[in-house]
Amino acid sequence: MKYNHLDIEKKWQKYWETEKTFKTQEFEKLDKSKPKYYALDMFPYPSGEGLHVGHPEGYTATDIISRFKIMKGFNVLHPMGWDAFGLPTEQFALKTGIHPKIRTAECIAKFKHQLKSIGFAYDWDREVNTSEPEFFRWTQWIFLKLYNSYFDDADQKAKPIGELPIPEDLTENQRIEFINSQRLAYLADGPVNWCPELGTVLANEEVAEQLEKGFSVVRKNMKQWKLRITKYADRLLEGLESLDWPENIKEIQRNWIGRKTGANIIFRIKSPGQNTNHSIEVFTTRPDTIFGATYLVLSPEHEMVDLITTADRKKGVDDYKLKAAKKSDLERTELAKEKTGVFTGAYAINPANGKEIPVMISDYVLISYGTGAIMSVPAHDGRDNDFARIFNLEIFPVVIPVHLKDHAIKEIKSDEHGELIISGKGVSGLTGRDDSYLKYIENIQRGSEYFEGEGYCINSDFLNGLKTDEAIERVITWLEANKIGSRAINYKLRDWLFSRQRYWGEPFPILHENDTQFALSEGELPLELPAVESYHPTGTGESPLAAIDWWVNVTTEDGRHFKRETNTMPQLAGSSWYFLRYLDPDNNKEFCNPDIEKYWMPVDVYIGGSEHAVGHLLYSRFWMKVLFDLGYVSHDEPFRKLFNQGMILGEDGVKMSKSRGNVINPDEVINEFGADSMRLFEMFMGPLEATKPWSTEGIAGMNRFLNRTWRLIIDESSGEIKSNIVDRAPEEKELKIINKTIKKITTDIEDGDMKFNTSIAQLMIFLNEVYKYDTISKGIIEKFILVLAPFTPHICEELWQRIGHQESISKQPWPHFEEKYVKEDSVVIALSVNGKLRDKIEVEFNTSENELEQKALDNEKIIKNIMGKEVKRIIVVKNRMVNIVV
RNA sequence: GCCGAAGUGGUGAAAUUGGUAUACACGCAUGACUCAAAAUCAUGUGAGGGCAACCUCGUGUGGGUUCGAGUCCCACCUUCGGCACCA
Repeated sequence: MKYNHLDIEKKWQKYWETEKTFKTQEFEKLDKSKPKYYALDMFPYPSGEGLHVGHPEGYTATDIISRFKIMKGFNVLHPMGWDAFGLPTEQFALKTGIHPKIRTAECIAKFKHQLKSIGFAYDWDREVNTSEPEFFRWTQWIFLKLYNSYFDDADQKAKPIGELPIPEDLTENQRIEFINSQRLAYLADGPVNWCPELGTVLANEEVAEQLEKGFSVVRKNMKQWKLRITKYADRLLEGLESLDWPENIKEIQRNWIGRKTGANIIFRIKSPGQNTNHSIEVFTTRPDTIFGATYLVLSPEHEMVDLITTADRKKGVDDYKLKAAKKSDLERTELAKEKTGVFTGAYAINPANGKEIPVMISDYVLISYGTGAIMSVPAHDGRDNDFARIFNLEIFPVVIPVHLKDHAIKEIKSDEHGELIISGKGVSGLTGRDDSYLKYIENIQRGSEYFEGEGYCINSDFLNGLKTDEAIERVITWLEANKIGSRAINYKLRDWLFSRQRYWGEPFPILHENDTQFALSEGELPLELPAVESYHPTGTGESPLAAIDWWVNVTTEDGRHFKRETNTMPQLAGSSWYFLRYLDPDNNKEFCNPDIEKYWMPVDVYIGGSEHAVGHLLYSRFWMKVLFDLGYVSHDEPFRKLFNQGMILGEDGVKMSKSRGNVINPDEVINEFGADSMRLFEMFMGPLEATKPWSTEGIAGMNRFLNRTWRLIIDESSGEIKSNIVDRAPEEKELKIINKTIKKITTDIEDGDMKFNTSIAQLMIFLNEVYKYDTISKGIIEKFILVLAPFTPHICEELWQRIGHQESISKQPWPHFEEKYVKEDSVVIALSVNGKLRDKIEVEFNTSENELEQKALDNEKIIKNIMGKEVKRIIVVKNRMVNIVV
């Protein structure tokens, strides 16, 4: 009976399925005295291509942990489902005429079959599918909660819209408008990313992906649904602190949120020939440089542009605006080789020094950030510097680096440059006598240098001599006292663009009556998609749903006419909460029972790719916080520990792709070597987070290891247990190697570093060791099979059964290790002279320092090396080494 | 340009966190079994020198700290991620 992975794997997969081995008990039946463990995989989008070898990498890691935790006596939740709404399926439908629903079902069947063939311990009874009405009913329900809530700034939390304090003396229309302006889900008119090829708008984080695929994205003004995630910016930022997430993902989220503190400053406008009552507000993170602001720049879209532009400049400004509007975002940002802009003819008054400074417009200033206008400080900002040099605008230095402080003082004494540092804390006496300060000033004024760092203020009147952080505080106080500005915070984060002009997504539970919106009641959910013949975009920028008259038009009994919202929700809607549905998948009264949520959440380990850093992972955190505020869940962070698996490259060391022909198909790998070999190899390749190339020779090695394991235990001619596996008490050497192995694997899984490569190495060391023995204790072999089982469950079930057990190995308790067997009783001591290794000796564990020193000095090779030299010092480290310094 | 991570044999990678560098595996070489091959088993395998015991060098490069550095500090080089007119 040779090791036949095909038969064994099929047999046990069938067993697990029919016995429901990995079913997690319903909440009522759950033994709550046991600790819980929720191991979650990022659920896949079921594409037509099926799994690639990258998918099972993270899945195998969570599977090992889950199986380990089950054996450790935890209640384990380890579910799987489908992120089933999405563009590729709809694109496929357009091409082939196959309904997305049918296509999705096919793809899911394929994925599910593949996942089962790898032997994952999922509880398939909890499978979810975001495109099924019973699931998206609750996605729509959460949308209604967002729509019917507002964010209370004072309490920093969401509350039901009914609690919104409404200003008195509003007309009915104003009242509705006010309420709408506070909803967490709202309709907004504005520029969005429009993809003509797909016929839909895209969220900011989706743009790069589609551009990579060769599609174009242009800016277009459209009325779209948005979610007010920006209200949660601070909480999303602070929440990161408590999470056990990779530092780089936290950093990406911090950057994406992009919280910046500074000040808004008001500049009065003086526009020749125009009414001069205008003023413009700018945002800056460096209000301390206000004396260096030598011009203002407005975004071309800024509402003040037309009001301040002088007659003689009107044509130039209009031309520029038109050009800027036509440019795509790509042209405006990525190809920003040379800055462009025009003068409006207007001047602003720098409130700090009263100077008149020109007002320019340029598309390097974004309308969507801050106030859409900036004060330019070309001496201390690279972008402003570029622009100033092109347009020959004044550059005026107002900050010096710390190292020039003392030189600046020298210049005051020589009285050449006038208004420099004369006060400030900690100013010390003169030091150098060189002209590095003068050179700095000259370089700045020439434009050949700019300085963005922090330092000390110069040329800045009441700020002179202050350090940057002190100056910022001082100037904000001054601005606020004079009512020309205030402290301000800005975020890069934008509200989440939440609608798509596509068919294959969740319909919005919203009716329109002219310009007024009405939400469906919860009882009317789910609002299902109409079955249609054609999914072709309408070409008008509307969703295909807009063409389905019978679905769109709704007339109520009292004769009112409504139109349904025809946009659908984005793919990231369903994935923002799916991990909650696994907890209570059949509940038709709530999206999840609160007691069940309280027990299972948060997710204890969440494994997936780092490409979801700012999309899925940010939106899930956002929705969780909203549900928390409204009292539907008891945790406000969903994922306690996050881990990103690395990419698996092709055998040639580059990214797998069809065009390169280096794609490895897991079905073929499983067929040839077995699921156990594949699981083992994917974990043996290296640490989980590392990017590493596939190797067919490598997986053959894993198969060899499993064959060796099989032959150690099973007599290949009879299929019985080999006669040298003996039912006897274990020997000392057996106890040592097995305890060491159990300890290594236990700690490797529990420490959360996901370095299973070293666990597998230890299993191999064990096997190599016991292969030397004439007979092996059966008890020792059983423990070995138990600790191997989470990695290669099929072969272990088979061996476990053949060794004489009835019950599945998956439910056996995890073996304990005893520290006394793990400790070595003799250690090898390194003997060195001047740090160079000269000999090694074996001594008893815990041999005293004195004895070690004596042994070293008696050692032949050491004597040879220190002969004729003076021994200066001897360093002895117990159980490690002796170093003799001569 | 800015931020982050990493550079160790022919290859994937280990290294108890400052104490024997290269565990484990792949590959390769030699041998055993075989008519032969595959499979399997055994032995060897960082580089250089020497018949040998042994010696010298060696963790991207150059410095430093230390009795002792893959590990700590400084500078540089390279690679991979992320951000990139966000004022």
